[in-house]
Order: sequence, then C-alpha cells, then structure tokens
Amino acid sequence: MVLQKRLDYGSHGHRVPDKPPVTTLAPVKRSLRIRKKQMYALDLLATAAETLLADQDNLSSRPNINGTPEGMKSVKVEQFDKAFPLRSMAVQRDACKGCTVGRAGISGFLRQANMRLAENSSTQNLADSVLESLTANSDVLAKDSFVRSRKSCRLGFGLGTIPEYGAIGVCQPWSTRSAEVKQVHRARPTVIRSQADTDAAALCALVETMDLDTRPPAEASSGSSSGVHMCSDYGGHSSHPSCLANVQHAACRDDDENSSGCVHPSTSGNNRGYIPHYIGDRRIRRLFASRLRKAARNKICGKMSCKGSKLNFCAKKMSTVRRRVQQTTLKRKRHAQLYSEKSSDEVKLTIKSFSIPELLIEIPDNATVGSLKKTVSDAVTTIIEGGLRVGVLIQGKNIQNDNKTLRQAGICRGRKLDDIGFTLECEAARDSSPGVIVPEEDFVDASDVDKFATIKPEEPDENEQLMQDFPGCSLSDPGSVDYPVEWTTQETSASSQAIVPFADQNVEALAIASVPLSRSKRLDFGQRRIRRPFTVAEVEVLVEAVEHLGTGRWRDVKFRAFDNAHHRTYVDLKDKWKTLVHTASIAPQQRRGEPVPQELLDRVLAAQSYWSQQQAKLQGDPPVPEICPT
DNA sequence: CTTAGGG
DNA sequence: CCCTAAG
Repeated sequence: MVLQKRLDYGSHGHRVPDKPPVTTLAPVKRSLRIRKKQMYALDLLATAAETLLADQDNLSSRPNINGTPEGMKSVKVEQFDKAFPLRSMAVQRDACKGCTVGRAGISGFLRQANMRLAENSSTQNLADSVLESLTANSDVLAKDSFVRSRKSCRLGFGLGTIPEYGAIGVCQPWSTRSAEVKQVHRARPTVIRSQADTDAAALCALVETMDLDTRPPAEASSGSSSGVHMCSDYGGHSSHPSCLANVQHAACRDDDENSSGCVHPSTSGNNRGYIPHYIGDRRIRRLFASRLRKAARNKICGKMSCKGSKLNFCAKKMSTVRRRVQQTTLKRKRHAQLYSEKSSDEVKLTIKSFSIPELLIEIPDNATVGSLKKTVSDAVTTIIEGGLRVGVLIQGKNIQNDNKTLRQAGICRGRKLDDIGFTLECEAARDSSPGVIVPEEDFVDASDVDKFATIKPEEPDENEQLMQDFPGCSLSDPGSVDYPVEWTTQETSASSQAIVPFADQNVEALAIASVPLSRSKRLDFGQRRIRRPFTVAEVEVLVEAVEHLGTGRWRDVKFRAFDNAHHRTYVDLKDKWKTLVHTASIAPQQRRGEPVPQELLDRVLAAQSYWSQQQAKLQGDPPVPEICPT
C-alpha cells in the first residue's frame, strides 16, 4: 500500500483547488506551544482514527459517487447550508481554516463528524456545543472554505469522530470531481456510509479542538482550542510529506476584540456570501516541500491573532538546510524573544488552528481495518517522528537569526502582523517512510495554483520544446526526473477559491491529464524555487541560442530555446550564462555539479567574447545579427 | 516587462 | 536562485 503524506497549509489567502486540506478549528489559545500541541493533535488524530475505524465497520453503504452537474454545486451548497446551517457553518469554518482541502475531503469529514455527532445521542449535546462554538466563531472564511473544501474534497468519508476533539475521516479516492461535489454537498447521509467502502485509498483525518496549550486535549475547551486536521488526499495532488499546521487567523475569534481587530472584514455568521476581502487582505503563504532531498519536511501553517491584528502563520517547506536548522520552537522563540526585551510591548499571538499533514493512503479494498489502522498509524508516526521545527516568516522571508528580537524582526505590537508567519515542519523526511509515495499527478495540479496566483504554471514539456528546436539535443527535464517529490503550493485564499469558476476545474483536470508528469508547482510567498540544475543538454541549447542571439537578449533566448521550459525564465538563462562564463573561466577542478563538456565551455567563452565586442561596438545599434562566430 | 548585476 | 534598480 502506498501512503502519501501531504502537507497542507491553510491560508486565508487563496486556495488552490487541488489543495488539500486543512482545517481549522476552534478558537484559539494564545499560547504558543505549538510543538506540544502538535503532538496532541497527532495523538488525537490517531485516537480519532481508531475510533472511526471501529465505527466504520458499521457502515456499509457506499456513497453515491455519481457526478453531479457542476452547475449544481453552488445550488447545492446553498441548500445544504439552509438545511443545516449550523453544521454547515461549522464545516465551512473548518474547511476554511485549516483545510485547504485540496481534494481531500475535509468538508466531508466535518460533515461526517457532524453527522456522527448528531447520530450519537450521547454525544449530541456535546456535538451541539461544539458546533455552536464553531458556528459562533465562524467568520468570513466560512464560506470560502466551504467552497474550497467542496472543490478540493474528493470525498470525505468520515470514519468516525470524536466529538470533543475532532474527527477523522477517510477519503475515497475513487470519487470523481463531480462525485466529490456531490458528496460534499449532499450529503450528510452518504458520507458516513461511504466509509465502508474500502476502495478508497485516501485517508483523511481531522482533529478539531486541539488545544494549543500544553493542557491535555481533554481539557481543551471548544472556545479555546485550536483544531488540527489531518487529511490524506487521494486526489493526487501533490502531497506534502510534511505536516502543516494552519493557524487560522483569528478573524473571528470571539475574544478577538469583536473582530474589530481583525484585519479582514468578516462576514457575519449568517452571511453565506463569499467574502473576497478576506482573502484579498490576507497574505497567503504556502507550504511546500523542498522538492529535493529527503528533506521532506512538514510544516505547519497557522495564523494567529494578536490583539486585533492577526498573524498569519504559514508553514512551508524549506528547501535549504540552513532553514532546517531553525529548530527553534515557536514557544521558545516567542518566550525568549518576547520577554527578552524588558521595555518592549507584549505581543500576544494566538494560534487558531493547526493542520496536520495530509496523508494519502492507498490500500486494497480487501485489506483489513487493522491494516488500515496500521497504515494510518505509520503515517502519523512518520510525520512526527523527526520532531518538529519552527520557523518564523516575515513577509514571506524566513527569519533565521534567532537572536533577533521580535522588535528587530518587525514583530511588535503596533505592526500589522498579517505578514508574519510561523512554520512548523516535521523533521522526518518523507523518504523515511517506506510506504509513502508521491504520485506524479500530485504535482500536476500546480497549474491550479497558477491560475489563482496568476502565475504561469510550469510545464513539464520543456524538453519537448527543446527537442523541437534542437533536434540533436536530448534534454532531460530535471523537474520531472530529478524531483520525484514536490509539493504544490497550497495556499489559497478562500476567496480565490470561491471565485474560481467551475469550468476551471475541468480545465485543471484536462491540464493534469495532458501533463501527467508535470510537477509544476507554484511557489508560495517566500518560497524558493526548487533548484533545477541545468543539464548539459540545456546548456548546449543555451549556448547555441546565445551564439545566435547574443548575451543581451535573454528574452529572445528564452523564446527561442526554452519557450516551453517554463521553469526556466530568461533571468534564469541569463544567470546560467553568467555561471557558465564563470565556470569556463575557472579550472576544471574547481567546477562543481554536472561537468559541462569543455567544448561547450569554449563556445561559451567564444560567444561571450564575441558578443561583448559586439556590444562595445554596436553600442547604439540594437539589432544584432544572428550570426555568431564560434 | 526586460536587463543587468549583486547577493 | 533571489532580489532589485533601471530603463
């Protein structure tokens, strides 16, 4: 069986359709002990999973996965909301917060959870209270999230729920988009039944009301708890091996100064309309995994509210080791820095929610529940195995200097804290977990992200283009070959998600289908692109292009030789040329990376020299002849 | 948006 | 690769 871990992060910003999950949760605590919390979350998750599984046995019917017309989505949603206002809200809220829910089915979980709660008379009251609290806290995000979850959620089949803490759901991969939609909107009734279906491969776990404080989960109150969701998305989105914690902003924290402090406008709980502002205002951060290296780190994203101002915490994968070094725990950082300065104003941060990495599990339908449990357990274990690290992001930049004071870092009372993020990542490398795999398709959805981000998605077919241009060249696409594991960005604002036309989904699907190997992904704020060393073939193509076009026409070079290599920008080409020139100038022993044939380097120097002269000569004569000496 | 350079 | 100043 294969298990995939995914990282999600929640953001208020935009959402990528495919994105997975997240969730949210309850109101928050102001403490910053994330680590512990996370652990709790995991524990809860595990517990919930078990519980769910146990319950699962009772379920037999299979959810209706027949597609529902896309157009119906909105309508259904509305209906759903009306029918189950409270639940809906709760669900939405969750979804928005943590759940980015890609295709995972957070909403499904929530529903499931709700249903279960409802069904269980003994827990009814509790459930109600939980829902109430959720509802009460529901904020602007609710709607958005809902939309998001709907879209992303493939199927959310809850396995069971633990009223007090949350619920864990299993997602069935077999569902189609329409099916997903249907499920999400339809229903409550089918959700639970679907659980029984063993075809599903995805597993989603959601834990709510995770208390961030060190208190045991049990002690957490709905009002002051944060939720953790763990989801596995079968959707084939990129999965993040890491875990992510989403801290929802507090936009809506009750105690959050009545939302006055909220940066984002919030809609009333009754307002089901989508609220674009919310998203727009917020900075979105994404988690992503370093695509290279075993470093599959998990991060957690969350938001915090700070006396009116909110902090957005996001986790993303850091690709560099040095970032990894940042092991400072959130708590530590906060405490140490917060109190180090005597006269400094106190900065209060509230973590609204945490999302646990999404897990994708593929398991044969004839597998036993026990094996499923074990799979889930292994997945969770893998996630927490390596411990957690915390990073601080300000305006998307990772603050590596732990000695900086918060004030120096820009985290102070008067500041707008929206652009401050915290990242939590699991140390455990994804490779460490045997059963975890990342489907290629997972990366395909990057295009989705791009759509929202307005950034062009990277295409996998760059090599093809190169081949066309340079038949003799054989290029390998590092992106598709060298980086088996990539994470798509997640982010997404509820708003963007909500805004996305349904048609887009189809487009996305098509895109994915046509570009199966694509690993494109959108980078999150502050995220560094994955390193994709130029191959010799690419170098050759570059050299040839420069020989013809010169060294000052990178855009042309790009179009000519790397038009389809979307991950190579003209700036990249320029940079590469720069390094090539440098490489050619140094002793072979000093060169690093894949050795470039001396012949090419010679051409580089020749072309560089030639074009330098041309430039000097033709200072004012733009049109450059496409002839180059070699 | 492109270039050009420094980081 | 990133970031930015310039044009």
